[in-house]
Amino acid sequence: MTDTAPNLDFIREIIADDLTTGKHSAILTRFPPEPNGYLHIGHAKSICLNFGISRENAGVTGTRCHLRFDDTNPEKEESEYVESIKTDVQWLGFDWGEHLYFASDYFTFFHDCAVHLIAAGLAYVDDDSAEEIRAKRGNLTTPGTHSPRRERTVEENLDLFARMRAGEFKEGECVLRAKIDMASSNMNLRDPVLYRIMHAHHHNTGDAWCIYPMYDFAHPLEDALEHITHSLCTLEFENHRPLYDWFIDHCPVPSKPRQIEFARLNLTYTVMSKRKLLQLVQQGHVSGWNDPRLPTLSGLRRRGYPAPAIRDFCKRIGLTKFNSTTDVALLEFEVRDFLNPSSPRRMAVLNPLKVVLDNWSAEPLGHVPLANHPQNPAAGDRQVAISDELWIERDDFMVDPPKKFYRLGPGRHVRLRGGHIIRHVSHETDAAGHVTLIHAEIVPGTVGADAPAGIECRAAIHWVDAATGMDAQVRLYDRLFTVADPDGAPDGFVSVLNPASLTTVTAKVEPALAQAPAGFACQFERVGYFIADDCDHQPGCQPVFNRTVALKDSWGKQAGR
RNA sequence: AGCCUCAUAGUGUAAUGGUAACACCCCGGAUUUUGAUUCCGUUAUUCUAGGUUCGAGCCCUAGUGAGGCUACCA
Repeated sequence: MTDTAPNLDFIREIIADDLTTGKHSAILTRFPPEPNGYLHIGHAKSICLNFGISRENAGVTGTRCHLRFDDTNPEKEESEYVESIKTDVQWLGFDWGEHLYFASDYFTFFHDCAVHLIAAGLAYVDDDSAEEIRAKRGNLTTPGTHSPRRERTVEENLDLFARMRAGEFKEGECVLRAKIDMASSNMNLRDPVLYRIMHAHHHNTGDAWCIYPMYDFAHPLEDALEHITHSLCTLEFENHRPLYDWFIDHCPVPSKPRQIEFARLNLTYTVMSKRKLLQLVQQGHVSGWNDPRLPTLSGLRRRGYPAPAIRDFCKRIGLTKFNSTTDVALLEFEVRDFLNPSSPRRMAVLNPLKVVLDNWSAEPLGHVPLANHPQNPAAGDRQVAISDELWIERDDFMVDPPKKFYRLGPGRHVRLRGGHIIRHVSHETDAAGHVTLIHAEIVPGTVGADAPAGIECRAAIHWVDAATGMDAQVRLYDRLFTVADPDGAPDGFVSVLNPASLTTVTAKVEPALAQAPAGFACQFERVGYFIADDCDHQPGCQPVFNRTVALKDSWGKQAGR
């Protein structure tokens, strides 16, 4: 896409202001994933935002973007996820440099801040159970009631908290809570839990801790400690901002970050919830987090989606506080837009029908040159073998062609792409009436030349030489991803994935396509192009753009599907 | 029910009190040895009602609708 973005979104506007007014001399942002799953296209929006802001202000000394793992819940987090997240952020094209952090590296600091709050009379140890705490929190319209432990002395709380940390209590026996306002209309301010006891092994800190901080407490402290200036998060944290600010105001932190919320990405036909994606993986409905049907970055990568196209997409969708659902067609457009100018073309036949050229001896050629890219002569030509027996697409021949069908039919002419114009002579059918073979004749002198006067030929079709063409596994995709929301599938995920959205067929392809690197597979998208499986992992394996397009409804059913 | 946030073509976003625009999608046309690409074109937009103002998509009030909040998740 063009880089002309004349208007700043509301966040970039705030940042520009903070820079011009001198509020900040440098901009520090961060991408803070919890390592509890793989990154998906929704995370790409946040990554492109945070790292993008850093990149856009690269001229401002000190501006940078941190990658920080928000790993405060050992029950959900794994090192495998840490590694995949690093891989995906890099693949997307961003670099955190030296600034890789773990919230778990700050556990001592969080602890000290908690002690500070206790000492200031702003936090207390509560023995209430989770159920009691919930019950006493009140509800949306009625205020909560105070825990009997709310007025414990500072000394008592200090002692209790030390014993919590020392492991003297079992999980759930007590928690540390902030003393704020049990009558607040904002539920987050009704004495939120700061620390809970978890005798769990942490992927980073091992068994060093048995108390773990809650997100609301840890996150502002993490931001402040790293001198983050703008803490960008999604809309569901809006109601948490007063609490975020409360911790910043009452803890001994070295800076004052500002939380700003934006709407998360929703895509049509796409399951984006990490919880649901995890379920799809764990229940074996997909082959893994990088299943090409998934909207994970690793799935998209495997599917052949180029990282720049995803970045362009993130730029294109804008940034607001409005809960919207972006049409997945916009993503597909960016992919095509990126692939089209550079991807070399190849021919392939998915559903083969044999054509015998009866008068081949009239102009027998060994091979014909085909341009690798129709608009880019610099991409060069390749020699494609041709002979008197070819495969063409079954959909490219119709016994009784409707109006506006310009391909092969009884007595009709059609162009073999890069080769001759041929004319249908006859065809054979089996007992069921299915066409099994076509006899045709070449029109001599039409390779690289226009159709002679009197011959109507409006289309050029893909073909593969039967003698030298090769079989290749081709992935057939319908559209993107999953096709329904799991919530709409009471019986689990069975109906979530359209089985037809990922099928493998053996296609006839020209040797130049079959000779792609090992591990290569072709994908046939609804919009009509091949892209290479894992092409970003394999040097020399380039996306191969475009077979025939999906044929229009105007004359019949869409080809491919 | 209370509090917070949001509302601009079908979709996603611009317009910073001064002529409502761009992209995608859809549809139509031209070119085309990929029914692709490219090019041109059509349709369609400020949630409602008041108010402020010479002038309101923008400011104010009320209503309507949507999302969020009652984890020892993030």
